[in-house]
Amino acid sequence: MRTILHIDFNSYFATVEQQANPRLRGKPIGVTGGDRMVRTVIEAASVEAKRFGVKTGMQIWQAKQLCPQIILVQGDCDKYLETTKRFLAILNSYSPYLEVFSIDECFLEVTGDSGPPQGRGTVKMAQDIKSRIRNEIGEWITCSIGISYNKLMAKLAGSLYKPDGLVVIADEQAAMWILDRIELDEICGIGGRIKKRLNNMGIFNFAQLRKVPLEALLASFKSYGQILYHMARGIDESPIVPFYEKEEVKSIGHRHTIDHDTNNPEEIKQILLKLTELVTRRLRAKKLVGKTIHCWYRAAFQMHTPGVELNLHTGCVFTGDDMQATINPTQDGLEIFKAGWKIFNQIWPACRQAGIGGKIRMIGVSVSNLRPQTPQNLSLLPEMNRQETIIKTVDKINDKYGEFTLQRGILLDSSKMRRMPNPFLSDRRFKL
DNA sequence: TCTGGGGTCCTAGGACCC
DNA sequence: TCTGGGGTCCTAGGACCC
Repeated sequence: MRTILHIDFNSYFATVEQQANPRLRGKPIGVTGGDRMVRTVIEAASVEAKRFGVKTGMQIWQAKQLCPQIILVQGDCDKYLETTKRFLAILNSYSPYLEVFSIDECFLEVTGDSGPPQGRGTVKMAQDIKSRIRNEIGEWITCSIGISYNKLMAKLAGSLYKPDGLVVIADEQAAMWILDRIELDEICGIGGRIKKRLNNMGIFNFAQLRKVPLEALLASFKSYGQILYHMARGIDESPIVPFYEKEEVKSIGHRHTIDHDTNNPEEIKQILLKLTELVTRRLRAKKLVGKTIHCWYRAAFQMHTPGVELNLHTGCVFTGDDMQATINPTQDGLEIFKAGWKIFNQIWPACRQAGIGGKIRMIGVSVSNLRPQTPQNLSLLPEMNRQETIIKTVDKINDKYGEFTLQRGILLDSSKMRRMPNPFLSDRRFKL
């Protein structure tokens, strides 16, 4: 039997802020994304704020309504990333089989080292990890640890008791007992859509799901039916993928919600250009080129008017459109921008016809079909060579002095997106 | 009062090449 | 004349995760 730990940091961004600033400790705080508190959401709430019902993803005004005294703190991703590297180093000292799942979550396989999941050795190890994190990272940084015989059940165990929990699901018998007492969407892999589809089939819990023959699940969910069949039985054979074996990224993208709806092509153009700059900075840092460009937008919301059909799911008439195109492999922002802009202008007319004046609220661009940069991707012509020298120099300066210290002329007078993310923070590939 | 931003995987039809 | 079949790429869409 395998022994796997799932380590999940509670209210991560919020506790890191409380650790850094004693005045925030014991108080309801909410970490936010944007700087202007417009169109931004709560990215993390402290336990104190959660008691008032404040949740991740909630809008600022909703959070304030539930908890008027909430202290809003603007997120600082650099700080969280640094903390993550520190706790990963601690976990890595217990086993090399460490899989980074997100900035605040990971799996650690210790099969054989500490005995079975419910063994004293394993529980002792988990307690030891918790105390080292408290001592070495900070007393306010707590994590919940789930221990089980596979990743799926370890993750479920970790979610059962928060904060600072330690739960063991020892074997399949225990797994069945737990599964029969939770909601379908409490397990990783079943979201709102799948839950609803299962409900429509008359399945409301795992006991009922277990009664459905595999063939029926396959017929309804294709290959995902097999996964659902296994989930209901607590089966998951997926391996731990250690950080040093993680494949390279498959796509790199950025999107941005503009703080007001706009149909001004110049404004949209500037934002798109800025996003492609962020994307290509990351491409170049990884020495990758990409050939599939994907561009999409989200249309402005529109109030329901008689005679116009309302999309019940999103509550808006028209959500937007997206499209992709293939170009020669590149890492040049201008090339990617050109492709993205071309796509945008192909899909935008649909928005103009939707009766909202062509206003959009969000635009995004991503590059996929990535491959390593090779000499062939580099220039053959002196002019291209010069262009690359410029790009490299600009990257170096921006590495040193911050994003957009040097930028394309067209971006200079743009007041949009004052606060842009550090493009490297979104990478899940950590190097220890 | 009105919904952020970063990803992954899967499916499926059609085009194209050999 | 007319046609087989395998493999890969492209495009679009849907679902999920944190």
